[in-house]
Amino acid sequence: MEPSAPRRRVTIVDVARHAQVSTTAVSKVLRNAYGASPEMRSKVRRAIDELGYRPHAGARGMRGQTYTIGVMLPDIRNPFFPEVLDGITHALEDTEYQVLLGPGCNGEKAEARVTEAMIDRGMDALILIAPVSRRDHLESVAGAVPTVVVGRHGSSPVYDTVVNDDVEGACLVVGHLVGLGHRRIAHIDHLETDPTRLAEMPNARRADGYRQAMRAHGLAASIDVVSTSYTQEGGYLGAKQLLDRPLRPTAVFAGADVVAMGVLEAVAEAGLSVPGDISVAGYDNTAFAALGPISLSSVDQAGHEIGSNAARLVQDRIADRSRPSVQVRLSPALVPRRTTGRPPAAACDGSA
Amino acid sequence: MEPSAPRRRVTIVDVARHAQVSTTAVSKVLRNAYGASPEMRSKVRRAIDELGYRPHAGARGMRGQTYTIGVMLPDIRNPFFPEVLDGITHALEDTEYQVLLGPGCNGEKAEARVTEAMIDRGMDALILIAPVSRRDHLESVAGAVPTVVVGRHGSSPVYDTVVNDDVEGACLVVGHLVGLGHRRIAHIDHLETDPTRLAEMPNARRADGYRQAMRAHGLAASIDVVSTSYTQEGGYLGAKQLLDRPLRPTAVFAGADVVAMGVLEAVAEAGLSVPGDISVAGYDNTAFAALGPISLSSVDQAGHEIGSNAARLVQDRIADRSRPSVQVRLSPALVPRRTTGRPPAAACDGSA
DNA sequence: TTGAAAGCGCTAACAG
DNA sequence: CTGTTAGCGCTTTCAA
Repeated sequence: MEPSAPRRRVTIVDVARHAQVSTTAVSKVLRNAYGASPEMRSKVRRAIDELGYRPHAGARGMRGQTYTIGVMLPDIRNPFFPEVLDGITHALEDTEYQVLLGPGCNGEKAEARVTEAMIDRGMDALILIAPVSRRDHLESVAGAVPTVVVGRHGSSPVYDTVVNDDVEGACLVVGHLVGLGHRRIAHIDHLETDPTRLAEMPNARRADGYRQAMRAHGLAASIDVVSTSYTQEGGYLGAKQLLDRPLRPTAVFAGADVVAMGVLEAVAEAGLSVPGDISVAGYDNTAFAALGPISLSSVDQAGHEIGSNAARLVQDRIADRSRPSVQVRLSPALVPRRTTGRPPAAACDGSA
Repeated sequence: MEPSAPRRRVTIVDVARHAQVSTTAVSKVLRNAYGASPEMRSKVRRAIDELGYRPHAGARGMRGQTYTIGVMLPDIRNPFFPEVLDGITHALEDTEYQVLLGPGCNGEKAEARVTEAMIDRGMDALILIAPVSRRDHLESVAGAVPTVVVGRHGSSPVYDTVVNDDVEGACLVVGHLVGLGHRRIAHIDHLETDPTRLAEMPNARRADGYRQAMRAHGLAASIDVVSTSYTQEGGYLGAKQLLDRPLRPTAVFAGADVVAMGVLEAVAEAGLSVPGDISVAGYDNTAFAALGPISLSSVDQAGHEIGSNAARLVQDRIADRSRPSVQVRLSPALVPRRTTGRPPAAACDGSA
């Protein structure tokens, strides 16, 4: 037995014939549109069930909608994104919409390819998660199809946004560390040069929040930011630099959990203990932060909420494309764990 | 400025008019089809560039292909899948095909929804990664669209498969532990009751491999399998049981890295050290297994190869639907790290 | 080699 | 409330 010739799909014409009605009638029932009597509806529904009919989304898309929402993720490996995705799919699972994901894209070119592919496939709306593309590209996408941008600050009249308050999150971390008695608190940031991104990307906001909080606590003189990248390696390299300082920081606030992992690696390599010799905090509260052997203090962004908000906004905008754009900002929460503690006694006079 | 009325898309008609040719000619150029002179081709290509034309995949799908390949992932959180996905997208990135992912599906119902959605959207082929659906559903999917099933043993005439040799992988782990001097080696499996899945799912094969290897090393009497689930919690609960044994195992082979994480958690909680008191090995060689503070011994499945093979098979089958089905099996490799070591001296007489 | 014309499956506009 | 008709943007005959 070899793969049989693909049997012809059941179409709306088959259903119409089987139910003894017009294709228009079937179409109306499919879309719950106005203008079909109850008995007509039930007759059509029965035919649909009997024939096992499912509409062809591509064909629907030629005139109306495809009932498909595209979600673009920058990096599948970042364990924060699944949370957001769950929030989206969960909010959409009782609707007719189907979510499809673009595969991990690194960089503007890959993002452009994926967004274009989604537009070309007639998706009804797009949710872009932490895109790195320039603002004008995002706006051109939003011009073609209803778009919600997640995890990027700065608003646009053409797309809606959902963000986490990264400044507040950073303040929470600094406050927590100061409360434990730390004064020499360093921060590892993702190096950013592009001016728009510097204003809109979460990493820049976290660094800002760090600086603000340090000043607010009277620690302006101790501000110490190392810019590497939001990767494990970036954390490792950043920590190396910090550990070489003549006056070593007693705490490191890594801009992301992955970064914190790299920091922990470097700290272990230097023969120092956490949090005995140095405290480490991350951001994102990813699944592995909670893992027993790691137990990383972090900041929870409520990824699920972010996702469900994005799903709501996207549906609202499909319903009314000319509605003014909406910005949703969610508050993060500190999740203290075992990598943060009181600074070593000897360090207390550091800034005294 | 509110979202402007979406400007009309450039269509093949616009291109044809601009290049002063027929739409048929444009279509031929798009598909590199036979029957267009070089000068015609260049004329059309120029028009395409000048107008920024991109074909509408949905419309193409009505007669021909959509140039879209659907990939279904069971669980986005499992860090093994991104590897496979990378292999797929990398192999496909220089082709006209675009990869779209179905969101994480747990269970047969969610899988059915996603596969149907992909078929309804006219995808040219599907790659199903570690699906849990019953065999007949997989075959019905494969009957509708070219399909490659990844990570599931057992062959079918209607779909191609790519698997890792899970039996061999399990043998590698047991051999490694035996070589270090372990005899009481326990295994944590994913509980499986469905008979097809018991024969086809990787977890069952790993458990089989474990048993085979134990017997081959003359350790049949020490075979000890706990069945929980392939999650961190499953590992935690399984380890709890194992640590309560009157004669505690000196090594635990967890069926997956996530499971091993749960084991490490339980072991830490019990105040035992790894590998001093107990060795732990995982399977999948996921990114966090390599993390410094964890450094988990594991088995590498060459996810990237698996993905590129799947991509190749899928293209071959699009080209020839009636070709006999192909099974690809790849060999795993052991990656020893710091969670496995010699058993504690006191335990050596355990089986003497 | 070229292009006119007929659909693919569906929805929108309109007439009965 | 119902059905007829004309497309959506593309590919595929098939004639020229």
